[in-house]
Amino acid sequence: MSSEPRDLYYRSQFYDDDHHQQHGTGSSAASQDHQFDPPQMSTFTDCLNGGFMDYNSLEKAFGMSPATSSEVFSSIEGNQKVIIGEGDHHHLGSENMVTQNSSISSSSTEAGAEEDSCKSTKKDGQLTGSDDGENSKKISNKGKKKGEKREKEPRFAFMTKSEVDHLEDGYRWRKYGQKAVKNSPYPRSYYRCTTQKCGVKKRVERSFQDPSIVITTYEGQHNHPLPTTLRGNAAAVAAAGMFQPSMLLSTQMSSFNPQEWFGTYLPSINNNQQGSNTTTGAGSHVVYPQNMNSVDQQYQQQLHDYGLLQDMIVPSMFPKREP
DNA sequence: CGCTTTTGACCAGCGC
DNA sequence: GCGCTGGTCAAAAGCG
Repeated sequence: MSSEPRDLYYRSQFYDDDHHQQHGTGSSAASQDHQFDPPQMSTFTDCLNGGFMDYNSLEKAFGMSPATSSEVFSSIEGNQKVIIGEGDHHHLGSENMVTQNSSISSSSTEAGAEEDSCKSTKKDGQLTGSDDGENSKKISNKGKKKGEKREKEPRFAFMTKSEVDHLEDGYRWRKYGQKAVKNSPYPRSYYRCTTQKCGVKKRVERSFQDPSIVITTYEGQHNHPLPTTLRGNAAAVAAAGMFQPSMLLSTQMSSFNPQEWFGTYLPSINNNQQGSNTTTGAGSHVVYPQNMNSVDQQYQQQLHDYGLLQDMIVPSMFPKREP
């Protein structure tokens, strides 16, 4: 499979350490709703439930063994960058990278991520407040306390090679905004989970350097089971943890084994966190395989430009889905 | 008819 | 303080 990287989805996940532990129980609760048995499936969906699952549990779920490869660490600009040299990851090809971070300083993107809790308040205020349009909007925005740091939601993102912007993940989303992205001809779309009381959001944008790459960032934690009534095969996709057999069949990736993939990468991340004290919120963590090629570095740089590097990025390989 | 998408306006945060 | 940018709101339009 590694011989055909171009036919694979790039999938990365951004992960917030600060919420990693705080929401650990939440993820396990969410996992109870999974309707499938294979551990790697439920665990992967846990990721979709907000990306706050514990690597340890993940490792267990996947039957992971400790990292099988060497790891090299370095740091950049106050944020720690973890570089992994993974000797036995050749089966994955060269397109692998993982970044992770805990707290980020002050990029606008980060600020946006931190707005969530407040935005909820803001929205609530609007819903319960005045109904006279402009005033309502203005008043609602005053609900935010100045100087009060917003609580950062756990984030979990994917870089996916796909011609479809909005990838089905099993949940129902409602688009609530679209903005032009600076230095990019492609807009960024904002989606919110349509389930009541579920504040999970996600952003979808296309890479300006490689339009075939879609960057999807999840924010928050689903507090409900996967919807059972979905259009198309979304539920099936979700139930399969997005490793739907039909998807695999559509590509040359039939031999792709997600368990193997996660087992290969996440233990390394886990070890990095525990061994290097990188989960203290000091900065972002970036994990690069030694054999990361220039294309990966390009995506990495782009993510950095997007301010997304504060979270964890796990590239995975997905087959292209037919529109 | 209900839900979703589109889109212009608004606001907060940040840098200068 | 001002301008820029990201994120969100909500009315209107679109869709099944």
